[in-house]
Amino acid sequence: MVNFKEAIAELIAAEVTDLELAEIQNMIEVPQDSKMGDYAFPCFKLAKVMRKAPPLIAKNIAEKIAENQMFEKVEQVNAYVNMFISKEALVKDVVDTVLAEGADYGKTNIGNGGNVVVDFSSPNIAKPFHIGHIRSTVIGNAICKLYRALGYNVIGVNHLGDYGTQFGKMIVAYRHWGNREDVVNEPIKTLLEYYTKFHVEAETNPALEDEARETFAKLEAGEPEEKELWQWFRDESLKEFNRVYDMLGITFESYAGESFYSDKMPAAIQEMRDKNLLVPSLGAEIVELSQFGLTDAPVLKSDGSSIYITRDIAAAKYRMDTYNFVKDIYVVASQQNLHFQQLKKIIELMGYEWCKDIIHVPFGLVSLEEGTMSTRHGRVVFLEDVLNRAVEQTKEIIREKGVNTENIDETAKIVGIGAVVFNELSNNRIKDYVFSWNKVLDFNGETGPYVQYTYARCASVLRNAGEEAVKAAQAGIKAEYITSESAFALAKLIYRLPQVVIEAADKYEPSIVTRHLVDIAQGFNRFYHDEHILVDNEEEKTAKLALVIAAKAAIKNGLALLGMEAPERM
RNA sequence: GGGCUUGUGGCUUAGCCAGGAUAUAGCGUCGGGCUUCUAACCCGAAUGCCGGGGGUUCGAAUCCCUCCAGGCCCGCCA
Repeated sequence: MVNFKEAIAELIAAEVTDLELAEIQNMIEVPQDSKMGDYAFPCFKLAKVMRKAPPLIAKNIAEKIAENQMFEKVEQVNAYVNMFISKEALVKDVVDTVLAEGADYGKTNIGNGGNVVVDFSSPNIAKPFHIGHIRSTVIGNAICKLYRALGYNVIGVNHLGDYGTQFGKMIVAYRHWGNREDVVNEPIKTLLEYYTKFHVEAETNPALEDEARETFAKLEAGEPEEKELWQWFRDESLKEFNRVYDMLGITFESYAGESFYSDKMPAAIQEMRDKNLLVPSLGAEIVELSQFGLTDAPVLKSDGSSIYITRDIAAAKYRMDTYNFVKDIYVVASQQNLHFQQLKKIIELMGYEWCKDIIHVPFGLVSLEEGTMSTRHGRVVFLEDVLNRAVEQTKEIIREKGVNTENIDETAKIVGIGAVVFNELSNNRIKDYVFSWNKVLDFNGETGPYVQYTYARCASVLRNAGEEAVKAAQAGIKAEYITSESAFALAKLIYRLPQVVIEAADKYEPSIVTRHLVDIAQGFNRFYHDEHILVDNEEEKTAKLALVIAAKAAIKNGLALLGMEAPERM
């Protein structure tokens, strides 16, 4: 496709020699109101260098570039050069490109096969997979897909929280009050009960805490009894997690969690020691970071056992050795900002220049209307329940509408789960939010079902048009029939998708894609409402169908980047 | 106390990084649109001192300073 911004920048650069090409391209903007053009160039900044009034400069530029075939019209309005791209040229360019590229539309190859590690989801074993986990899981999955679309080789890592004192607690609780049968029947629920009971009992019996630490130390030392229990808890928990991952259609390239690094930590610790980074402090060993504006990081407990930052150091080294990554992305809550700053700094102090490629992608907190989520206090909403309820509600809606009851299970799954995923990816990830059943189960307005519905509408039009007509559209069109205001607006939105994908990946912000999909869907629905597509005039119908095919492909590809499917009927 | 972060119509929210023309949308409210391709849709109306104050600039929601309010984090949890 033609890069209009670039082409315009070149045209203007020929007239304005005082500025660099890149700077000019940066100044070109897309007006909020399309009545002011498809692109605009403000001339205020040029006033100083050119020593002329901005409107005069704008007038000059407008006159000079107006003849270019790319434009339908170029106007000077005050200090602005407002440019209107030839509708026919743009629409044809977009439609031809999307129809040719199909499922690849939106992809680029700027990654050139480089390895990107994405550490995401990473739940704690033996704890419930609750609504808070949706953030890392769904955002991380989308970031994986975005980077793949940019031509990177992505390694999705589920860095399971399968190690640490918590397992000491779990094992202690199981030994005191546990029952094998309960664990087998309902692993997470039962293990959570043990964990909760442990904390209740520990309040009156502090010796339990010591027992738990001791038990974890045994586990880390490889004692068979502890190890067996740990393995069992881990296996049972993973079974439950995989149910949720299956529903969400999420897979990982690696499940190397914290325990995976237990035998890799001694080398990392030794290396830090050799590099004189470890300092004894209150019985423990720390890395001093106060001179860098950070707080000191303890990396070894007084009993010699490891802490999570120790494991993260070993993990980062392992990933570099194994994958030679260009980026090592951690999709982890903003609560851990300090932790990742410390991690980066320690890697830097160890002398590794790739510390700059360690990227923490933070996100805000999810709370409940009753307050902060707390597994210990049983104040928790399970992700699986949310997904199931969304699917159930979708089924009810489909039954009410009486459409497509044949594949109701399949459709309800795509739409219900899509609604939850889309909702999660709608806002800037850094913001905190309060989980609300009403909001996730609202399927009107800027929602997943809205976008999917638009997709189904596209599919429906194409079905009604028949295979012959669709084939004709794919063979070539007369673009003059799709230059109406709403058709052109839709084409422009589809045109922007590849740039939107790049921007979203660049900022690790899937919501940029989500928002754009809503825009495309709105654009399509306006077009659909304003114009009759299946008209008698064959050439007109063919051109309009081509635009429908393009919109449908853009929506499908965009949803795929968010980890969502698109139903042909709903 | 220190650090990070958020604050935009009744509610949710885009724009802030790379400053520009009447501040983006959705929900809700009010009004309108199905004998035409799926009404989970579309159109219209009302609603904003963009947290407060100062500064930089021809121009500030956007940059700088400061204050206020919320959230998170500050050595052996993750």
